[in-house]
Amino acid sequence: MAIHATQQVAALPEARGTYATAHLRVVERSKGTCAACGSLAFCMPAGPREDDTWHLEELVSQRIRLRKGEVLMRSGDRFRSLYAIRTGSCKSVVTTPSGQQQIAGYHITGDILGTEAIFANTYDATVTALEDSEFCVIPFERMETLARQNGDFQHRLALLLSREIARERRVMLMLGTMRAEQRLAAFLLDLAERYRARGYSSCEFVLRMTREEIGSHLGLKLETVSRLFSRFHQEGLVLVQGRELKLLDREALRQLVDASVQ
Amino acid sequence: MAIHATQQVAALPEARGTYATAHLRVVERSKGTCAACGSLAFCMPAGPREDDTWHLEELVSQRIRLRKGEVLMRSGDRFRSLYAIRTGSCKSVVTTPSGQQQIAGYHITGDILGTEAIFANTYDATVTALEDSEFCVIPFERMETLARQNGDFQHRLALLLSREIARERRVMLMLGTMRAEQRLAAFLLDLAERYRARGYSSCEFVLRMTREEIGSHLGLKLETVSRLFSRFHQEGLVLVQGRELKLLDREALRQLVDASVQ
DNA sequence: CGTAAGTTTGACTTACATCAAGTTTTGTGG
DNA sequence: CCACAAAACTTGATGTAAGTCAAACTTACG
Repeated sequence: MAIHATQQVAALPEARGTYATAHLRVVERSKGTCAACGSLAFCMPAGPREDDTWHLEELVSQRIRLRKGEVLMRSGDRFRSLYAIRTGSCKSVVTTPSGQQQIAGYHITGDILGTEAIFANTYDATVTALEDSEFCVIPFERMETLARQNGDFQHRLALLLSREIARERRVMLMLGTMRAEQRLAAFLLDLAERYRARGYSSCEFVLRMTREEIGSHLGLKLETVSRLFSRFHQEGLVLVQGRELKLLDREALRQLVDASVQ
Repeated sequence: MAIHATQQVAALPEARGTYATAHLRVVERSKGTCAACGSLAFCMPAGPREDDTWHLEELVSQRIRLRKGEVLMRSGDRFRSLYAIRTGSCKSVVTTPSGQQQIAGYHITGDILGTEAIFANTYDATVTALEDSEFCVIPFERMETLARQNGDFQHRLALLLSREIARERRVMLMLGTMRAEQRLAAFLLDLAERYRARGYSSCEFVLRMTREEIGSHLGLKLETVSRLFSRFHQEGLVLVQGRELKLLDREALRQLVDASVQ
């Protein structure tokens, strides 16, 4: 059942690192089918289908390629489609009434974006590519049409939304109960697990976020994140080299997370 | 479009205050229809329907009455149904691997429970009644069957799940970025808004949770919650009398929430 | 190769937690 | 109804994890 995607890291033109405005969005149709896409199982939960009556790629109206720093959607944009990450990664940023920003999510290959917008009919986060990335655009209207015709697909849609609810609840739990070191450890383990589930190396990966962004995601300041990385490194839990990361002692990390705050 | 439910506070037998075990669950069919239920619009989002081809009460397999302290579902229970709160309120408690508990939600009339379980097929929170309450049991299989037959209902189901995602994201934002006083102010304003939307008084209500439970929900300790209530009281923002609460200066509360942490 | 962005580390501050009484409220049983 | 115990709440004194401020160092990019 494991997926053996070739771990090809974005054979796309070099990032410019400049923050692009919307009109610079690079939009183009690209060839690949869903069957060939390693992230299939994640953008549609519950594994491969038995029936053959529908095909995921019929749902994908287009694919969008973004360079690092370019924006996929903005908070407040009218909702029309969900987006699946085909390759690459991105962050979603939400803004409080007071103008404060928080990284609500760090998304990688196979994640689905935009589910929060079905209800309000507008996206509530601004999603920015953290490296050159490719996204599948899935018009929600098409999904609903297909769901009406096909019970299996309808169920998968519900699974997808429910999975998101469960995931956010775990983040809530983390923010509400854990101390700084536990948060970082939990974040790293979760990330490793997500990479593992997608067939990538689960003990060695590149963080695509800055210390500040990681901090924002975990409710911490960048200095705290930096100090924690240093400490984990000293203690032999991880090997940190800038944004390159190698998990050395997952068991210890897990114990850290599980340790009661007494 | 406002709903004018008679604000009848649970004409049920007096609570005993003892924590009941599962086998004591008071389960009985009760008469009321969905049309007569003020919380209709909340358990099914997007207002009244145009068509008349389906009826919500067909979905409700039974109604469950619980006394204060009794348990509706336990974390790990097999998922079969969503639950709508007809009257009363409850808390959902999640447990970390380390055994720490957090109040993941404080739910009132019209809220829907169990959406996180569709994916994992087990509930991940233990839901306990905070006062004598009544719940509608909605077998999820029935919902999927109806959704297959009826596009309007299918859309409402998606709305319902999406609304939950958006709501949790707001809580995440709160836990990740706000300071203690802002969290409490945001909690009170959110609660007031939910009461208002359901046709209840939005400036005067009874908290059904202890200081400790409120603290757990907001990622704070009970002493901090208590001190904050005292301070808000002194500053004339609210009137606190044990668990009875009256919002006096919502504008000030709102400014508190919106104030940047600089 | 130089500038800007990102990171590390140290010294100091602070918001909230913890510990500890004492008070009030709630619920039960006489 | 009152009495009593347990639970819930308040308030003060003190501790500490993480934030803030600041400076030096490293890496990325044009």
